[in-house]
Amino acid sequence: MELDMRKMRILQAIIDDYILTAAPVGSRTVSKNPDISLSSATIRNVMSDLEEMGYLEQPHTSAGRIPSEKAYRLYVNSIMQRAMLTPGEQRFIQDCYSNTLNKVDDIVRQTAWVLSNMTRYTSLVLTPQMSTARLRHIQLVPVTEGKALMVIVTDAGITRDYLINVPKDITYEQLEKISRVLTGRLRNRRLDRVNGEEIPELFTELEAHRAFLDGVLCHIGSSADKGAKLELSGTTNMLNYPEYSDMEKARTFLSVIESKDMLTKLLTDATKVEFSITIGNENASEELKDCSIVTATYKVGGNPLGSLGVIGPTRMNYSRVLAVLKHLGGSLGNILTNMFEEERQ
Amino acid sequence: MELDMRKMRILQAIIDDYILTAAPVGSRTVSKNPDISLSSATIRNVMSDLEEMGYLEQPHTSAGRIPSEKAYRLYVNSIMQRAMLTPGEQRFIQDCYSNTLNKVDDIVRQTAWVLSNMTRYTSLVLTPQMSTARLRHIQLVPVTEGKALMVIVTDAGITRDYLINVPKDITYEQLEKISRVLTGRLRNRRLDRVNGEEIPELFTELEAHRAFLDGVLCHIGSSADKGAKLELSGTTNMLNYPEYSDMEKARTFLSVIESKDMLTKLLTDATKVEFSITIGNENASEELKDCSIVTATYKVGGNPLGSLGVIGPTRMNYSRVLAVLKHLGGSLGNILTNMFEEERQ
DNA sequence: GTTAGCACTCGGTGAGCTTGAGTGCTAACA
DNA sequence: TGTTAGCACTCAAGCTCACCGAGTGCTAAC
Repeated sequence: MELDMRKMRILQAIIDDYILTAAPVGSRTVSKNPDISLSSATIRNVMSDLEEMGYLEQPHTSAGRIPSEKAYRLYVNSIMQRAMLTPGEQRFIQDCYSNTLNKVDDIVRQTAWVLSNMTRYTSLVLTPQMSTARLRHIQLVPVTEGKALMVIVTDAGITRDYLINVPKDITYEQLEKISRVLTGRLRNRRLDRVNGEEIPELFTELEAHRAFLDGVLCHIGSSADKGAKLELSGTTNMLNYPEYSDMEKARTFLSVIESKDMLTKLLTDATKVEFSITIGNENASEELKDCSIVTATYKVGGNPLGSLGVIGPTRMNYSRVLAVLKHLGGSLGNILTNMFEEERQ
Repeated sequence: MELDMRKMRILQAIIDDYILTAAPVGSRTVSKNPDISLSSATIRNVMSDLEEMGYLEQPHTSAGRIPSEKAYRLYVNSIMQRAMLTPGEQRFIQDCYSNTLNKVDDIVRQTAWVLSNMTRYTSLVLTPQMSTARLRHIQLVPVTEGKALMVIVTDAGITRDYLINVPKDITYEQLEKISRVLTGRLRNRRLDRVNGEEIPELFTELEAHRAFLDGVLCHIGSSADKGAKLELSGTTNMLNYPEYSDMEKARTFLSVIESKDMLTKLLTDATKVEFSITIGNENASEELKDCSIVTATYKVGGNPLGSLGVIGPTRMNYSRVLAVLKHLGGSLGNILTNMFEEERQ
């Protein structure tokens, strides 16, 4: 059987309606659609065909039909019409980035808030990735006897800090000297390429402190991958959708959300492609099998350094979500880029 | 009417049972309790009295009775028997603090996890307070042209950092000098007592940088109160209790949890008293009116610097929660104290 | 003061009924 | 051959109603 234009149009009408109402769509409803001037009987024949082809499903005989995951896939690939944000919405996004935000983490948090607010789904925003970032500065700050805070600054202006052990008798001046040497030797090196072996000069220069330097270098190296933090917002938005009025479903969803691990990994992987849409069972994990996840990357200084996305029911307003993600990803990237661009010129 | 010993015993039996089952308790159920050898008819008379006195409520005529908030208040004040943790549980807590945790924030996060796990409620742990802490070290780290990271270290070993604006042409050496002077002049000063007026030497010594020093000092001062972060765990635990099987209730609860503001304030206030129990309508906020909150403080080096607590249904196992809080608060305090005690000696 | 007995109350459950949205099929029409 | 009207059929949802049982209050006897 062939999927001709007419079938497509009808399928689109069904999906559009279902996304809006969450209720199975019947033939009469579709026949009332002004874009489609066919009687309900004809629609029924087409719907029967679409069901046979696997695009529609029937919860039970006397109910309307709902789109299958295959239908959503077709929808996002070929049928869906790309939505645009209204000028008002675009201004709203602008206004949300006030000037009082000057820390990367704050900007990311604000982005998550805007995203969940504009989509009414749960939003996920990953902080810029560290692994491909280059070191700009390392500073050891004394904390207590035997402990120091190692502050790492990357070329994208991202900072991270780690508490490390240092010899008890080390002085502030020594820490300062070590900071200088480390910064001098490791500057512009990629974070994930930091390890002791390659930098013999470092050890000759800091022979006296060799004992704990290994630990320091190791920390820097490992900060590369554990650096990306996930910011969530609108976790309770999901409870407003009828899909989650079943307590068991709501619980599963919130559990996935609560332990951020899986989502962090998902978003990290998503940094590789500009946009990604994962529908229901396309998700690797069982718990997400009736969710869809849409992600986009944002670029800092031209490089995709992080991603943002939303997670919601498979019956998601993909069109709008993509529009919001595109715009917001752009804004986030611009702000982060501007924040540090003088440096890059 | 008098609340004699017998009434108390019966009330205790009812509350204990209700905490366990969440189902209204009938006279027959109580009469089967081995501690109470009275017929159900007698129990009924007593229950009728207790209801008249406001300790019991009846959802409807033909149901058993449930404890009122007044009853819970009496229960926690006078009736309840303090539970103890089993040696196994105490060991479990020990084991949870492995040595790989060395940052204050990580330890706090782990504490929240243990707390929600052992109580099955939602746990709240506040990071140590900054306001009464004294400054030990300030370090400005260059980030990009025009931006620097200000790292603050307190005497309790707590660190915080803030991105600040600096003149574009400032050098690393100058930042280092400023860090030294600031540390020298502000050392041992309470964080909430930092402001420019009082320290004229600071300005004479750093005359050249006066322009942006105001901003720096202001940041330090304000870090005093916004320093305390709230760590949550087990937010979805609540969904397991029949009290929250009503979607509307669950949503309200999760909304309160999601915007941490209110809870942060509650826990901050709770730092003033060693233990606090707030039952239902005793809570200031409408949204928490069918929750109970139990908190305890933890001490670092003898000073109560933070608090931890759980939030759950008014039908809470207060006895166990208090036992866990007491033990865990002690452990947390000890670990934080040990972490920095060498310094204090 | 305590207990047994009894009538009464009321939420919960499940059977039986109606309603209405929706389908599939068939026959007629353009 | 595609489209449509008509009709019988299906099935979830909602509604009523009777029944069950846990629990109460009251009274009279111990």
